[in-house]
Amino acid sequence: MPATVKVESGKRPRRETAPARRVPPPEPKLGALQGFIGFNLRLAQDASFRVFARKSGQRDIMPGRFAALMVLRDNPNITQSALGRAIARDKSSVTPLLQDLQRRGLVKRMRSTTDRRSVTLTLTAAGARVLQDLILHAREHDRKLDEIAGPSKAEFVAILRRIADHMV
Amino acid sequence: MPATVKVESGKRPRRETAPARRVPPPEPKLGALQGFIGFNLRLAQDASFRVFARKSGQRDIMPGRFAALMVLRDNPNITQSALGRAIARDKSSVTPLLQDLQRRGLVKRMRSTTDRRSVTLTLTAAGARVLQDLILHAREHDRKLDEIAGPSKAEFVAILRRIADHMV
DNA sequence: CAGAGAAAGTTTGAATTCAAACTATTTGGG
DNA sequence: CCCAAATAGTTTGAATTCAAACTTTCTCTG
Repeated sequence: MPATVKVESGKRPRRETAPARRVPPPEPKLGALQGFIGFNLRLAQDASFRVFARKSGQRDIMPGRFAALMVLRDNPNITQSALGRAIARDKSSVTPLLQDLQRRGLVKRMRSTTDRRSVTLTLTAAGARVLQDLILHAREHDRKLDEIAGPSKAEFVAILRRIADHMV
Repeated sequence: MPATVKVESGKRPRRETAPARRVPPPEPKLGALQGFIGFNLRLAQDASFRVFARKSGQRDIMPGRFAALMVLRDNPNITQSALGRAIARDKSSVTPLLQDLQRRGLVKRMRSTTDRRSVTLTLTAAGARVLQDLILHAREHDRKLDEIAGPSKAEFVAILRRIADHMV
């Protein structure tokens, strides 16, 4: 009896309900979420971050690394804690960040002579060179943001600063 | 800042260089960094996120969870991919996020009847209740942001949206 | 000047996220 | 109709980050 053959191809035994017409599912509505500043803040930061990282991709330096190098350049002999405060990162995040920059030869770390708990940080010549390059990328990146912000840029940045300061 | 001045005091055998006068190290200058929109964007997002998470702390629901629940409420039977697109998260981040929400009983996941690859998501009654509560917190949180933004809020949000959309 | 407490860094553990590789299913072109 | 390519979701690995615990050193009070 060929009865056994009916097994496969005839019908997929697993589908109980009708296949239903192929309707490309509509993209979801964001609804009330769109009105929340916090949500829009995250989307914007995310987009900005991603573009910066992609652009400076060759150098493999993310925005956070760039910020650290900038602070190091403008504050020779700064300590790790102070650096962390400046770029708003926990000290336990600063440690591996600096180990990486040191491994790349961009930063030098020395025990402070006045406080043996602290580490004194300085940009190396190589670090200054890399930073010089990154600044060009950062400026171009920020120019795009400037364009998008338009004439309200000053007020826009002022609000961002107030949020960072007053939200704690 | 020659922190080194030689000194007498006792003789801690380990100290070669002098202790030097105690100068509270000046807080670092942010310098050019302050002018970059991208940097300010990160600080603001960070602050906003942290406050939201702390406020809704009891429920242990971070802003990302809140956004997901909102989209689920407004788009019944949405798929994971569509959700990910809506809240700008990779599908591989959406998987564990939803497993967590399911484990908490806030979301139900079912294989789609029309496309057996997809998962169909719906908010449970418990999920709707929790969301209801979270919305109150989110509104209060955003009210603070509104205050900070002041009368420029509309333009501020418009810029954030343009950044999210046009930076890609 | 001695000891309590603060501060700088490091380590460890957990959370979040992306990207890439993989599985299962569906679609579309020849 | 069939197979190549696309798509949905999961898994895995790496990166980033915070918080808490810990070590070492410093400060300050009594």
